[in-house]
Amino acid sequence: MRSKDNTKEKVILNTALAMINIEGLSGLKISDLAKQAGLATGTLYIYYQNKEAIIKRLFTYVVEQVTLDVMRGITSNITLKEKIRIICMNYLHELIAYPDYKVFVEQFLRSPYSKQEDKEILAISTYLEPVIHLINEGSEQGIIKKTDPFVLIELCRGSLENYAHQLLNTGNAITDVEFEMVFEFIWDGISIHQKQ
Amino acid sequence: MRSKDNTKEKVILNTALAMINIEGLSGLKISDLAKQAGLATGTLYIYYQNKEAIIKRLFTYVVEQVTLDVMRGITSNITLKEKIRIICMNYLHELIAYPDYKVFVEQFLRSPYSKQEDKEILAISTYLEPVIHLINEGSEQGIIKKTDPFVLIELCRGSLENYAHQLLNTGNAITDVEFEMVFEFIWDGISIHQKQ
Amino acid sequence: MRSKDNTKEKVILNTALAMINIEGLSGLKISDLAKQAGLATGTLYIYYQNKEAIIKRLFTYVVEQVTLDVMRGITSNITLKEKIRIICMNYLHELIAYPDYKVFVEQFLRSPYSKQEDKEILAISTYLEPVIHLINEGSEQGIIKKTDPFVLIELCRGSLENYAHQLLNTGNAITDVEFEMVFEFIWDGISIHQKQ
Amino acid sequence: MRSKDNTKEKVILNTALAMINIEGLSGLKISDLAKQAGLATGTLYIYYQNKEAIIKRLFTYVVEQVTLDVMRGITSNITLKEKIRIICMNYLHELIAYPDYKVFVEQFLRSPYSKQEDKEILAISTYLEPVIHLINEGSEQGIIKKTDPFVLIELCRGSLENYAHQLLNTGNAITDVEFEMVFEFIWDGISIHQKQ
DNA sequence: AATGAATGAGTCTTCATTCAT
DNA sequence: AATGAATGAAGACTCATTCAT
Repeated sequence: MRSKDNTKEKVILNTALAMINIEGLSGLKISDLAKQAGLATGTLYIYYQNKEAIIKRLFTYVVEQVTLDVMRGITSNITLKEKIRIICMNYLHELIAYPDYKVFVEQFLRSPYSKQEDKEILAISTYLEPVIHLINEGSEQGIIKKTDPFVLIELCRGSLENYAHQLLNTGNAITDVEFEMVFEFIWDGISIHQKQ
Repeated sequence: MRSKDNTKEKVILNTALAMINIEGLSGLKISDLAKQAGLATGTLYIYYQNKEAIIKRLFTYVVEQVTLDVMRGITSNITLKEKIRIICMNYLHELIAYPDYKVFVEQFLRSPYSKQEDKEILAISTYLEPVIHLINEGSEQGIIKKTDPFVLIELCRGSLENYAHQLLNTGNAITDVEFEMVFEFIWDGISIHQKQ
Repeated sequence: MRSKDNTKEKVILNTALAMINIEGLSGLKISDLAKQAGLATGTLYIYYQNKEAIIKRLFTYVVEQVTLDVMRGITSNITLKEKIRIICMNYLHELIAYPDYKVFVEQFLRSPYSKQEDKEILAISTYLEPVIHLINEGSEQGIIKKTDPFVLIELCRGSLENYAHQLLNTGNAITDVEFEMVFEFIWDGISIHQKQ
Repeated sequence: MRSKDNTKEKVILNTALAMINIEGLSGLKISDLAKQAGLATGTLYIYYQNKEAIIKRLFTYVVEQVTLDVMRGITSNITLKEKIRIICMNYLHELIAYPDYKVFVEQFLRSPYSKQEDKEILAISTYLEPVIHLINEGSEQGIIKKTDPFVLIELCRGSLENYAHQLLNTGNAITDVEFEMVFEFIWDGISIHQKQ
């Protein structure tokens, strides 16, 4: 007897992600997903209990990925501003390299699948913890504005996401100069500085 | 003969908007919509050709509303910064007063309904024109950074949207102080100023 | 108060006939019929109880017409063969001038509308009586084969109908020569004669 | 895995045929057809794309059957008259054994389903070719009237069909004597002979 | 484990009929 | 009588899930 093939789970998730990016979450059909993943419909049900399970697993999968990627390259021997610049850069790269992620998460959060407040899903918000920690640190040091760190994060995230969206739409690549401009926008927005 | 009730079209749209906000665009069922709107299923088909027509009309309807509301209160005798503050405030209020709008637009743009590039729909992007004009003006006067105005708008929009999202999530109201902080973030981000 | 407009009934029937000829009996929609007839939907229901009533009335209407037209020109001072030639000619002309009639009757008889053996409708088979009378007369005189006259009539009718169908399909007009050939076919078929 | 059951296609067609004979083509409902065929609604859609596909396939199916059956027993060592007698007999038997065929074809040709001139369907008219060939042969030999063979075929077909209709209506069986009479009618109609 | 045929509940849409004006 | 907007039952079709192989 063959045992459950572990790579198949990943294949299913990645295929689902790609298809949702094209057709939308509501357009995802199990039979299409199976075909696209090179499996039979029934096989999907061996790996996941049902459609809902696939989609919820996809969410945690994506969030795990992003969390890991965003913190890549953060070491202790660099300045706070540098750390935030790296996080922003990482996140921007992530948004551009895997636009499917954002598309999916956005749709997931608006979909009936996320309304049931699964504990597993809620637990995820902890993935922001390292970032929040950084911001609090900055506030204490008088470098970053003293405000609810969640608000600041959302402001930054919004900017980066809409900027990435803009880049993807126009097909332009990120230039160092433009990224510097964006980061300046963000840093100017969150840091304490002297007005002109 | 009962005469064709002109308000019904609006009732249908508003009901649809409210329902999409709760159940998502893909969860919208014509029979539920009819019931909720106090009509028979068949009646919807008197006012709109089919489900797709309702949803597309809803999009233009929402965009029209937002465009109008956002520019409210802009007069010529105030400074550029003031104008942008008002626009931000208007948009923030809009986002909070009608969160359905953003929810719907986001879902619509990801849905199969928006893929067909209807001319009518594309024509809408012109609703940003007055804002772009303002930004260009500011750039020429050396007040606003000299960058693609679309990029700047997206950065600001992202911040406001994520901030509004945050407010809605926590249930907090906007305070003057916090709005001032947000606007400062934005203004600092787009304007030219002396670094600390 | 205006009284029921008698011409409207005819307009409804004729319009229905024309539409059935194009779209088929099953394709007939009351609202289309009303529009085409220049009336409101509701108005049809003043003149006929429901769709079924319209269609059944149409059947008796068509049968009355055909019965009248087919016997036109039959006088007592002509030979039996001549009478039958005229009847054939009349019927052929009818088939070509009003192809709607045959289309409708054929469809009606196959439709759910005719299954309920309405007495009124069954009574119609009497419209063949004069023709049967003629055939019996011919049999007694040793001119026409001694067989069930209904069988003979069906044989002739089938030939004429399929011939008319052929003419309508090709768009050709009846020529005297060809009609003579067809009538010869029929007369040869029903009359007693010497074989070659 | 259950393997795709090839007989199901036939079961669906035959069930459809029987149901159309009773309720008419326009009365055919997919859900009833499925139930009657012992299948779930969805299963029909595995074998046929949609209702239209079922009905069109039914047409080619019926025509294939009739073409085969009508030419059964035709060998080269019999006279022309004998061949035509056999064809007539075969067609008559077909009409009586499978009255559904004629009922369906008649309704199909009047229905919206046949208006789109599918090539596949048009190609079918070739099924008359062997008969036309026979008639032309007879004409050249001076046995059969020199007329458009299509016209002659339609005349004969009309007679046989109306005669079969008569038999089915009365519930009588074909007797040799009566068939001989009918064939005489036809043969007298198409052959060249001496008048009385 | 793997397959994909089979299932049937759930949707959109049509259209005969009714009814307020 | 006339109108046509409103109704809702009925029908075609989809697709998540099950099940026989």
